[in-house]
Parts: sequence; structure tokens; C-alpha cells
Amino acid sequence: MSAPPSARTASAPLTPARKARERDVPPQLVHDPHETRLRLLDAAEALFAEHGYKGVSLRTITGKAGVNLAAAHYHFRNKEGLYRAVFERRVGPMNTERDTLLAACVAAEAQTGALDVAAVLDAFIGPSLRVGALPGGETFRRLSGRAAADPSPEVRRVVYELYDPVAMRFVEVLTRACPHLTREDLFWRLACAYGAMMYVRADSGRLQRLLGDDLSMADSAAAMHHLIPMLTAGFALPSLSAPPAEKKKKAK
Amino acid sequence: MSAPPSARTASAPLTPARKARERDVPPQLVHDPHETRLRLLDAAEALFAEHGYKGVSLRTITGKAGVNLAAAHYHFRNKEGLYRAVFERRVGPMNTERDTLLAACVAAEAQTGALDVAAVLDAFIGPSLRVGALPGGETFRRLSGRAAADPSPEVRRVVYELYDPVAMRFVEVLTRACPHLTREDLFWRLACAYGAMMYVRADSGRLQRLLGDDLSMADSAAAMHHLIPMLTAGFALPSLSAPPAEKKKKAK
DNA sequence: TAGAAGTCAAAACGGACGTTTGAATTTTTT
DNA sequence: AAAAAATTCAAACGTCCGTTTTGACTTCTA
Repeated sequence: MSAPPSARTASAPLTPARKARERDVPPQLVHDPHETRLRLLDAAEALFAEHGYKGVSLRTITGKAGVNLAAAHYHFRNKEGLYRAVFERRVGPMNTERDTLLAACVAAEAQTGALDVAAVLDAFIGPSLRVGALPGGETFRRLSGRAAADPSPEVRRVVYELYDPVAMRFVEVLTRACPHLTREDLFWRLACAYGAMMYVRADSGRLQRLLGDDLSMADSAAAMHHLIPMLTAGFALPSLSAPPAEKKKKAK
Repeated sequence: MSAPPSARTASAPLTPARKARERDVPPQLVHDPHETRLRLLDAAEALFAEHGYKGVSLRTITGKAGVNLAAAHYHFRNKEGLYRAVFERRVGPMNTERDTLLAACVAAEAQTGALDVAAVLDAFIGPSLRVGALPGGETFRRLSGRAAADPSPEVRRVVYELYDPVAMRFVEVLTRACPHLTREDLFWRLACAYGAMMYVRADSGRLQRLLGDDLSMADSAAAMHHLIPMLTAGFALPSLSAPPAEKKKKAK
């Protein structure tokens, strides 16, 4: 009957049961301290990735997790809370890695005097693709890729709150790294980089359909190896602003 | 009580009312020959673009269109039929333009002896962005961009059936245009191009959030002017296949 | 050991959904 | 003008949804 303890701040489990867990505790006797939570997160991650936020019901999720329907509301307050918790579990470490790599870029700048665009792109895109290498990370990679285009307000809220702060830091550094580009140039090149990253993340299978081969986007090292040079070459191009409205002028 | 006449093949309206319309007919007297159909298509296009396939109900659509709920089923059989009809109205002309421009590329190849990658990319991406210039096309541009990442089976069916045939032709021509690339190279560069195109189409507003400026993706000419050089530069890079697994070798 | 708090399970609630029905109405044809 | 076909309409059907309630069971605390 008591109020759900961890529902309002799903990222900070303060439960006594958790505290007991972190001490010694015979591991056989406590067979389900937070097991229900974990089963829900895993089932939700897989189902959201496959069918989208509106495409899955809590009944399907709790069914796959083998737990009661009400458990989802007990642990996560509501459907959006469960969705957000799925993201928080993965995005935290990912953002940490992003920040670490970005700091390394800025540190290198102090020595060489210039920012390496390829390294900045690597620091931004790399962690977001490497989550696929973690156990269970592959499905989350697809989930987050699809979330980028999901119009549901619940999804937009989660994506904005979790990704925006770090993304803004990268935009700032990239702006400094590309002094030859106008704000408009940067806008379109970022659109290209962001779109490519999200498309690889989502891995909709469309290209495999079109090419017919048995190619895969799962290998994050291969993805980085091909993507970074392409995008870096794009950012290296000179500014393209200004001329689009004119009709005929001799080139440059 | 009669069976819906145009429901099964929504793209071919054979209705007698239509035939009467195409003759002379005083245009004031017939105030709603296919007006219900059009109102439904317009309302559905706007609402699907904003909320996604699962995010809108037929009640909301018919409400906005000012028609009866059952009219949607009468004219389009079911929800997927309405969704598909929204696409068919726009994709037909778009695919025609794509094919025309692609044919021009191949014709130029016969003269110059080589395929212009930039022209092929232009022929593929240009028509898909220029639909935004048509009346009502801007909302469809966002709709189709979001549909690329929508996991609903209904959406996937429509997208595959309507876009795949032409897309496959472009893949074939692009393969010929880039003899220096392996199948794997092409896979990743297409992912980049496709992702960038879809991201601009969807225009989620994410980048505007991050950059803070009042930039816009609506201007298709500006979009092409920035995107094509970037992607062309990417396709022009030499092959990147093979080396990713090795640890240390001197470059090339 | 008694009680408080945390956890799970069964059942139900009200609402929204896609779809169907059957008749009324309009339009076209003869 | 009458018959036939096409279209619109109000109402309902059955289903699934997110959420809440209530109560039992377990675990920790004092």
C-alpha cells in the first residue's frame, strides 16, 4: 500500500533492499531484490526497439518479462518512466565516454594548437555506436536510432533531456574546430553527420534490402572506419554559403 | 450498402462520379464529388506527419477533415489504406522526376563516357526534397522522413512498396559510377547519403535546438547546395575496405 | 517479536481504438 | 420519373489500452 519508493526518480534507487544488497548478503536467499526491475528493463528494451514506443503495450512487456502488470507501475510509475529508465541505464556510461574523449580532443588542442575534426567526430559518434558491443547493447542501439525520429511527446522528452547537454558541448567544439565555416555551413554538415549516425544506429535493414548482400551495420569498428573519413572530408570542404540564390556567375 | 468501389485500388479511381466530373459538368452544382476524399487525404497527411502512424486515430483525422468516421473506411478500406493513399498521391510524381533525371545521367554517360556521381545523387535526393515546395508538400516531406524510421509493419509495407523499385535502380547506377569502391564501401557511403537525406526530410528540429539559430531545412535549393558536395566528396574517397581488423601497418 | 516498509499479484475501471452495420440521402443512369 | 448505384451518417461492437485499487506476502527494523 505504501508509495512507490523509486518511482519518482527512477535513476536513483534508494531502496533499503538495495542497500542490503550492496553489503554482503547470501546471494541465494535473496532471489529477487531487483530482479523484477531488471527483467522489465530488458524486456522493454527489446520490445521498444522492435515496435516503437506506441507499438508495445505494458501488457506485452510484463508478459515477456514474466512479471505482473502492476509491477511496471510500481517500479517506474508509468509507461514513460519505464521508457526513460531503459535509456538512462545505457546513456549514462555513453555520455561519460563522450565527455572523456572530447576532453582529450581539447587537451590535444592545447598542444598542437588546432582541433582535429576527425577526432571530435570520433568522440561523438564512437561511443554511440559502441554501445552495440555491450551485452544487450545491440537492441538499444536500434532503439535509440529510432527514437531520434519518433514524434511521440514522451520519446521527445526523454531524448532531449538525456542527449542534448552533451550534444551541445560537441557543437560548440566543432564550431571552434571549423573556423572556415559559417553557421549555415555547420548546420548542413551537422545534419549530414547526425543523419548518417542515426541511420546507422537505427539499422532499419533498408539498405540490406536494396543491396541484396549480407552486409551488416552491427560492427561498430567497421562503421567508424568508413563513416569518419567520409564525414571528415565533408567538414573539410570550403564554405558553401552565399551563392545559392544567384542565377549565373562564373564559378568562384 | 454497396461495396466500396475504389477501396481496393486506391490509386485508380474508377468511380462514375469521377467520370462525370471529367466531362463538362457545371462546377458549382457538384460541390463534393471527391471532396471528402481530398479532405481526408489532407487532414491525414498533416496529422500523420505530426504524430506518426500510431499517434493519430481515425477519429482525429475525420474530425479535422470534417467528415464522418465511416467515410475513411468507405474510401480507403482501413487505416493503412488511408496512409498508403497519402503517400501514393505524392510519391508518383516524385518517382517520375527521379527516373527522368536518372535517365539524363545515363544519357550523359553515353556521351562523356563516365557517370557523374554528383548528378546521380542530385537526381535521387533532389526530387525527394523538392516535394516540400509543392502546396502541402512540406508536411509530406516531414511525414516521409519520419516514415523511414517507423517500425510499424503498416508503414514499412508502404515505404518498401513505393520507394524500393526506384531506389534499386539508383543503387545499380551508383555502383557503376563508382568502380573504385567495393560493395562494402558502397554500403557505408549509401548509408551516409541515405541517412543525411532522411534526416533533412524529417526535419525534426533537433539541430535547430542545438544550434540555437533560426536556421531552416525547408529551402530545398539550399539543402541541395550544401548536401550534394558533401556526399560527392565522400563517394570520391578511395576504397576503405580491408584494413579495419589489423592492428598496426604503415599507411596504405 | 511486533510493526513498518517494500514487493508482488489479481481484478477491475474508464476510455480510446479500428472496424462494422444498416439505414438515410444524394447522385447517376435508364 | 423511376431504378440503381454511390455516398454519407449515426450508432454500436468487441478489443485493447494505461492506470488504479486492494490485499496478501516478504523483508527489514527496533
